[in-house]
Amino acid sequence: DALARYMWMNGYNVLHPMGWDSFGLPAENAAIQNNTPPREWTLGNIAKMKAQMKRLGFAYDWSREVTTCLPDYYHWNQWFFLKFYEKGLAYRKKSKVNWCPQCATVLANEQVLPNGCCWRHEDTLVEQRELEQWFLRITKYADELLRDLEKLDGWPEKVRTMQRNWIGRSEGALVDFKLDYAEDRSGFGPAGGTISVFTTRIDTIFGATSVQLAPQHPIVADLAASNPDLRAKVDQLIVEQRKAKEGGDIGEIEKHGVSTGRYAINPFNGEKIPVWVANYILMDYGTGAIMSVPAHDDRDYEFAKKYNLEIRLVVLPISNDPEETVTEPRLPFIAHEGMLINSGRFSGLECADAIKKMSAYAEEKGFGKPTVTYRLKDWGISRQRYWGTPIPMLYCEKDGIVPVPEKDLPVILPANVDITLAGGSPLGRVPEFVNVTCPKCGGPARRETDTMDTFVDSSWYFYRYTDAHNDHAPFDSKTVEYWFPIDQYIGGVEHAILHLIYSRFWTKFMRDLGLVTDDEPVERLFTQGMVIKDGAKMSKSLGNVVSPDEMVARYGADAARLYSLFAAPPDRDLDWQDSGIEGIQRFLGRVYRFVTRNAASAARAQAESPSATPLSPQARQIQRKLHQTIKRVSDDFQGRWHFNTCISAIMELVNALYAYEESAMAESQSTGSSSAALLAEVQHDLVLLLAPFAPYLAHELWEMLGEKGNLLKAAWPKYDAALAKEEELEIPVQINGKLRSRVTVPAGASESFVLERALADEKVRSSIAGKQIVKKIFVPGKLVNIVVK
RNA sequence: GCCGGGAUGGCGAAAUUGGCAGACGCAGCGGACUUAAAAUCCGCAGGUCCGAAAGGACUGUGGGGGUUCGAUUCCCCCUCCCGGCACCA
Repeated sequence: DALARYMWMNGYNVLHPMGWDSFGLPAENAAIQNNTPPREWTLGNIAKMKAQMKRLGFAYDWSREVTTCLPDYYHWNQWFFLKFYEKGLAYRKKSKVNWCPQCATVLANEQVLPNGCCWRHEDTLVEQRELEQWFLRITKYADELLRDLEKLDGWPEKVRTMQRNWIGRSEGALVDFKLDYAEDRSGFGPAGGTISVFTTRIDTIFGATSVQLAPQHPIVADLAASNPDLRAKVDQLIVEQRKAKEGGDIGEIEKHGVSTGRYAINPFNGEKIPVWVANYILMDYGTGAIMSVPAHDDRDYEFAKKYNLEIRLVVLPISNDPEETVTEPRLPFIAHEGMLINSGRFSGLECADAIKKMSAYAEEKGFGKPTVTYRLKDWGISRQRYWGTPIPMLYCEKDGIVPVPEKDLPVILPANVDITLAGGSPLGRVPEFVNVTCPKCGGPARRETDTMDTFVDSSWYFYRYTDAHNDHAPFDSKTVEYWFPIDQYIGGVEHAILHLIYSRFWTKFMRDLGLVTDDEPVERLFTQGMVIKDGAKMSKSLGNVVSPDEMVARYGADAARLYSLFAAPPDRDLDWQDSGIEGIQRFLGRVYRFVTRNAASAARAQAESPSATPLSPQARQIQRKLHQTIKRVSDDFQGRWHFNTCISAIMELVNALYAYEESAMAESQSTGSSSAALLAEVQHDLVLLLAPFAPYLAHELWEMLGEKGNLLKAAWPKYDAALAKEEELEIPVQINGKLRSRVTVPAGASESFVLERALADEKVRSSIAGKQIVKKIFVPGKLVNIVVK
């Protein structure tokens, strides 16, 4: 808000909106707990929070307010969903999904914590369930999402790295290993007789001495179907893997495996190698199957040592010294800088070259191909909960999946629904919602009863701010063109992956629809720190919250605003201390008292014509301080946003003004007309400098100074470099780098002048007495250092 | 293990390009005002040591080393804290 106010005062047209991301599980759960319908509960909270925001003096443009849980907004979620479906980017798939038993709904991968627990229930383990789900094909944009991170140089490196890791692009190859009984498939299930393996090191394939499958791999199920003993052992591996995920240290799982007793054929050399099942192979990465090359991978090495599998060297290090060849490198030898041996026709190639040639060869022969895998998965958006956007799809016995026609949007979320956690989607229990006629055949159809993930709501809301009341489109593209991309987005790091990757995806999709011209929605991103109180993040769940109402009641809105900016720079966490805000309150009192007791004389001085009398040295000093302060505050708004030091600077100015008043009184100087005019200027500029931070006080004082009109339209004070310049400087004098004295010289004094003064200084003379001057260092305006021996 | 960020008085912090470490504020101490208190105003204040005091000496930005006339700032090594990722094949 301070920044927006500053920009306004500098003549910019600022879009400074606020809205309510108000669908979702937390709201629904709270509503259930409070035995209130979610809509009522949510709108009630919005009203409360809006009042709090207004009380805090946020200059939001409420005419642009967006509320995602109201039909005029979620209408367009549904519209976008139809567009995704039209373009083949929304699809329905039966799949294993993350299921939180507490939320009683599916979670996106992004909503499962690294320890396998729910993001909302940090001690509830997420289960896997097979369900029909709607997915958005975010993976279509995986490469672009990754590539365009390079363009986002206004984003913190940290966020870009997190997104890069999340997308997790990995170049490699798929290679098919046929099971040795592939010719005779009798008795084997639908998975067939081929194991497709993903590897980034196809160059080491001649060193593969086993194939390792994830315990959940479909072929394992086939093999174990007729083998209860194997089934039991595999189940044990699954349990171990679950436990490790639960403990959050899958990386440190003790490797276990079991041989299936079967063999697979390495297509490169026709060799039969054993097929194992291992607890360290993850079904949700790559193909859930690997070729194990113990000599060139440390995990495979560890496993092979444990189970006594063959370790075969196929890459030798390339030595810097051509005379020397290392024939027995320390195992496992993982580096890519090597040369192939024991690899048939590929022996002698360097690794990088071999990777290209061997994957091309596999493709040519039809048993593999170069491929890229991603950690990023398609976005599952179905939620079996009530409080969300209804998915605008119908199921007709005759026509199958039928989208709701655009003209029938929005599909309104029915009110008065019995929400319980049991029995699947609550909407499924509302017959008048579920039972519809198929728009294609006129026969009976059922509505989709799942709702959309809330992250859908937040993926494009910022575009809606430009045109919040449009009822025939999500927004007008021309209007968007004027405002977008967003110059400055501000939010917590907790949005680094989820929200900010979905938003980027949505923007790229809207671009491909021709709705927007942006590749990226946000030009500059600023990640704020959190508010810490009593050593913990301030949060509703921990109960260490200072409510804004309480704050405003006790200290006033301005003090609360100023303190939250003063306590730490905004990119750092902020340690909330009640005693700190009291100090700010005192400061505001000092400002108020100063301006009020001088307001009358200032007004008078303004009315009179300024006299030509030169300013007293003290008054000149105040003038200088004022201009220095204007510079410091302005610079920070344009640069680092370290508002804590801006506020310090204003405090210093006020302290100087108090000292000036006192000295003027002590010397019983009658304030001449030029001094009075200066005072008037100082008061005006002081009020303007405070306006972005403390708008209430600033407006009050602004009127007291006889000014009229909105402070947001008042011009930000200009600083005058000539007036800000010091006339005299105190230059520190160091001897051998240690401070020994200071000399006062006119600003811009020459080297010889300053050195002469320094060497004439009493303390300096005694310090260097009897020593030899080796070197004299003069940094203009900064210091003098005399090196002696 | 990998990738970010961080460590400065009793506390929140500042030092923007290698140039006076601790601005500003909190808490503290002293003084003024007051019958008194609150509020307000003024002043002191990194640590250790010397000195009655004025003042002075040494030391000090997580630890160790280096570059430099000079390092909170640059380089190397290490410790701890916070966040993210992690048998990703």
